[in-house]
Amino acid sequence: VAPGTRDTLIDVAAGLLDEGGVGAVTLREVGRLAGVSHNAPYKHFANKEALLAAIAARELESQAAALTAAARERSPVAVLRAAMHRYLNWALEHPARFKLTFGAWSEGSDELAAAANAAQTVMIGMVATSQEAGVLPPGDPVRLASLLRALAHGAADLASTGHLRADGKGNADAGQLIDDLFAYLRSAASSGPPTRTGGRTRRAR
Amino acid sequence: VAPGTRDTLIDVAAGLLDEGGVGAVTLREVGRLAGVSHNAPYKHFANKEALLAAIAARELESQAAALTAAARERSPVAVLRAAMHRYLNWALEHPARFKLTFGAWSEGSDELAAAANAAQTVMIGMVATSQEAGVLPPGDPVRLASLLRALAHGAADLASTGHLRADGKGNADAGQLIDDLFAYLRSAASSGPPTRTGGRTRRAR
DNA sequence: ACCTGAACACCGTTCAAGT
DNA sequence: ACCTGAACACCGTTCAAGT
Repeated sequence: VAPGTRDTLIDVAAGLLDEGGVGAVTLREVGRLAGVSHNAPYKHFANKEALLAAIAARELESQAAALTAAARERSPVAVLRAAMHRYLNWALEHPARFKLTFGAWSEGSDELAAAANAAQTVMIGMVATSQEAGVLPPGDPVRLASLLRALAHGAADLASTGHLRADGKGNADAGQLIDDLFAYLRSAASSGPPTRTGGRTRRAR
Repeated sequence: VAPGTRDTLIDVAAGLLDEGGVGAVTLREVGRLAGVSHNAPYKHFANKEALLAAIAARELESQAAALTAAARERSPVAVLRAAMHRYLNWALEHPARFKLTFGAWSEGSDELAAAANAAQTVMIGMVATSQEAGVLPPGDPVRLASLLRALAHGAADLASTGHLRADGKGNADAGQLIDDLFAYLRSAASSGPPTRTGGRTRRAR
């Protein structure tokens, strides 16, 4: 099933993105490598930004698919941890795609929002299951899932741009940070009876 | 003391960056607003990227200065928490500067590395003091400081690009995530005797 | 030491056509 | 429905001068 010009354009653009960053993906070069004229892309995308958004959407969908596929494994915490490590590896192996995916689309394209929502819903479910198992502390699962996502994203972003090895000697590995967080959360989960309501954390809902 | 052309150029470029993003800062417009020719900037910066790096360096220095200034306050944890909230607010109020500051400079400019190092050294010191006070769990302070930094950065980046309110109803506030992390860490710190060496976390050093 | 004006190569986008 | 070629406005960068 011949890929179709549209998918070819996205493939070519993603390749240019990987090689030379977002600055290297130019509509003229995309058209040239795809074997069409330099403005044929305008028949498939409204403009350059729309082409870039299509790359981001494809990345996000692939990410969400990998997450749901991994959900049939061991314990939900193990799946969560593996998902965060996969997220980190994705950022390290394809830094330009990672930067692009979480870049421009503040006003953008329902595809992106849908894919992001799907992934997050799966994550929230796994967090809730882990809380019931007593291996994550109680509280609003949405909020706790956001905490996990924020750490994974921050570690991935800092690591992919080299901002995590700022000290002289030992470099803090991004993967360690993920494991450390889970260890702290597990420790916090078993520090007090899960049913108590007062104190250190406001309960949502 | 008249600002000097170089500083004027940086000011103008930062203004354009705030208004229209990195795409809006063009050497020609910078020159026009600064009252010089469209290529006078080349007498002060090697190229456009160098001008952008100068903005990033100024932001990072101001950030480091604010951190060291705040270090003369209450408890070190309070200072740490306040610093992370300030980091978050900076990202929300100046998203383009935030994105730029942690963007391109993988090979770059000693100013940036120096400013980043200074800020992190201060953070590590406060973490170590907090650990001795028993309000943060023991372990390598560099590693724990990286964890805090990664969460602050991830929450700030996701929040500044609107990726934290992906669910339908309640939006997870980025500031809450910071407070949550400190609560979990405090809970983990008091869950076991600080001196025990085995188990959940490998000790560094 | 700092600035200017012209010039070059390149890019995003548009438009009038072509099949 | 999809593609092409010419054209326009804009940008980063360079160069030969000017003071």
